Amino acid sequence: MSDIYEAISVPARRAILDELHQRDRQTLFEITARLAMKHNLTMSRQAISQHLVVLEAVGLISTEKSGRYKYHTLHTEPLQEIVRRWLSPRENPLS
Amino acid sequence: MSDIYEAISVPARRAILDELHQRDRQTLFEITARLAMKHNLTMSRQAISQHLVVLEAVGLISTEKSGRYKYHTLHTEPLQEIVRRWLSPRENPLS
DNA sequence: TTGACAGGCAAGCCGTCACTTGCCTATAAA
DNA sequence: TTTATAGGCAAGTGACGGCTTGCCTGTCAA
Repeated sequence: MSDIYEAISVPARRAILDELHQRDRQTLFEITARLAMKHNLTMSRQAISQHLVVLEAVGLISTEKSGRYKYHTLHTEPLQEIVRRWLSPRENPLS
Repeated sequence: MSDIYEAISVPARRAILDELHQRDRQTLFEITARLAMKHNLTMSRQAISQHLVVLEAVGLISTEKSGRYKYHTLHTEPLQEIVRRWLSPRENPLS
């Protein structure tokens, strides 16, 4: 359905990535609370849950269930496509 | 209005960046023709023109008028924000 | 076993935006 | 001075997607 580019095109989803970049393995509720606190981003739990689905679908986060908790972890590898695609060799760590 | 992330979220705009990455200083007509040829992307001239406006607004391309021609040039520097923001120091050429 | 808590499913609303279409401006060649 | 060429402006349409709302499932503690 969607790709990395669409995934990171929404400010709310970038904020989620920022949040997970600071602290990994967070639950939906933790993410929701911390976004409201530190990023001044007040959204319904459902909205954020749907964003997490999108981010996982494109491989930017992975999830791990444990009891009634579901932990989310950041994965930035997919972003390297952008680097590989347009950045010159000098500024491209992958070449 | 829009930012780099929205700018590259549209396949047609990424194709334009790819095209300018291969060959710089192209006019609107050249870009339109080459997208149709090599990228199998047939769109109206107007559509592509509007995409170019967006790309220029976020600094991903610059333009230079000469007579009745307007040349477009790629600038990838804005994309480095993505690298700086989420990629770890080891895979980050800017740190 | 009942209630609180973490999360998911599904439908609906609404705004944004990509794309088209029609017409206009400006440069350059015939 | 026409006519073709390169590009821009503006309005309209249609669809996709972000967000909300309401309800449901599953896990754990009291």
